[in-house]
Amino acid sequence: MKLFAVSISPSKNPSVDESPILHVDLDAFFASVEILDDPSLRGKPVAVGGAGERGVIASASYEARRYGVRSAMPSVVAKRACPSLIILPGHFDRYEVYSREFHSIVRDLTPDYEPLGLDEVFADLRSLRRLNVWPLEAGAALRQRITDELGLLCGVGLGRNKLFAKLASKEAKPRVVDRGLVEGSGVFWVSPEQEARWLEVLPVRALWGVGPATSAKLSQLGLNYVRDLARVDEVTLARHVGPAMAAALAAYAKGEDYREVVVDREVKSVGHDQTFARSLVGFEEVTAALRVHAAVVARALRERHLVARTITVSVRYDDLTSVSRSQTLPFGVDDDDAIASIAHALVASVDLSNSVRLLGLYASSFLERSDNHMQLAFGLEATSSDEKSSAAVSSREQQVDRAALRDAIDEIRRRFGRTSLGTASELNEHGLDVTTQRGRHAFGPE
DNA sequence: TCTGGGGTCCTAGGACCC
DNA sequence: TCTGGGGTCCTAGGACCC
Repeated sequence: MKLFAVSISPSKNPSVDESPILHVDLDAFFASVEILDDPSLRGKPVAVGGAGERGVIASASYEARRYGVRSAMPSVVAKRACPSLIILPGHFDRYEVYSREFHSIVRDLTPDYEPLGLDEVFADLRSLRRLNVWPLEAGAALRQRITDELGLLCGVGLGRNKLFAKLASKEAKPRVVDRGLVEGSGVFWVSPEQEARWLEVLPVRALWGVGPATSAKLSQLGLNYVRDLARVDEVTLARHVGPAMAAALAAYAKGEDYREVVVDREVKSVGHDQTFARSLVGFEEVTAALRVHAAVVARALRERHLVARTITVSVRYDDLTSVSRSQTLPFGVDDDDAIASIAHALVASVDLSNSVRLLGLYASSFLERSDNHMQLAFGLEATSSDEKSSAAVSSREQQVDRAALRDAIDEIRRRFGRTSLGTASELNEHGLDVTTQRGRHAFGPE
């Protein structure tokens, strides 16, 4: 186990001010947790993902990577590349347990950290300035604790901003070369003198926010490496990739990155979607699936003590084209029936003559629960000061909720029309006439 | 070979208000 | 009678991240 960093310039040991940002990325996270939970998998090519025809790989062990298996790869392709590949369905409750432990170890170093998904964090070390902390040593100690206490390997990157810290952590990780595994340095940092040379030879695809679509656009402009970005002016760039992307790319090309480490980032949406092994056909199958989605989303909202004003339904057809419908209400919702009713009204305007491979239901524009009560009250001008008992308030809120929701669904129908799908009787029969799990019409037409 | 499920952010157009 | 411009909110779609 290497305790200390190997960097391009190992003679230098940066101060917190020279290298304030740290990035940690756990190695093959999901697959590694599966191996910890079942040691008989150790040394075998293991992946986590969907095993069916439409499954993709979410995480692959290094043994699997040696065969070319990568995350985001369709499982059928992965299986072809590595016939002995063991594809596991994924145990997200377990990953969350490990993730919380991981965050807690980072928190022991500094409370100024920002998670990205379950297996990465950025941390801002500047509050440690007075404690005589040296970033490379702190990074090595962090890595050691993660290994000792969780049994997980990781790469730690340090840099003067998020851009360099993230690139450095990638450099710190093991690499597959010619079916062999080359160990990473574990902790990595590049000195200011080396930064420019390191950055300029990277492909644009290595930059945050540059995916397949943007790199294809840039390639058409003859911009393939970061150094190419430096010689094009931002206005030209903006014409092709938009102003925000152009500004970010121009900054990255100069090694600048103005993104801060954001502690306690607020959640802005929660949702649930599913790609079906067999595509859904027709309104009935779609609304039945939406009811299940609604229960999942509603539970997620209640767990977070949130109510959502905006509900979005998204449909992806077999040809991979997608459409979405959304509606913002003057109040928030967090219960299964309300969300299902809105979703059904929304999907009634979607063309379901083609079969549906993916169905998504998302909630956003959150209010705190207490704010929602105020919205409902003001909306109806119905509260009076002498109704203070919580039972009375609660029952009034439910009344308001139903009435307001009925209005909202009427509005959705007005907006999209009732005849956008099938016949009116079909709509009445299957769409807007919402039967609840409790066996009653909750918000159906009168 | 053919693309998951959890999310975030950006863009463009329209409605509406001042 | 015909009309500006800025700000905000909403909707739909797309790209990207892990």
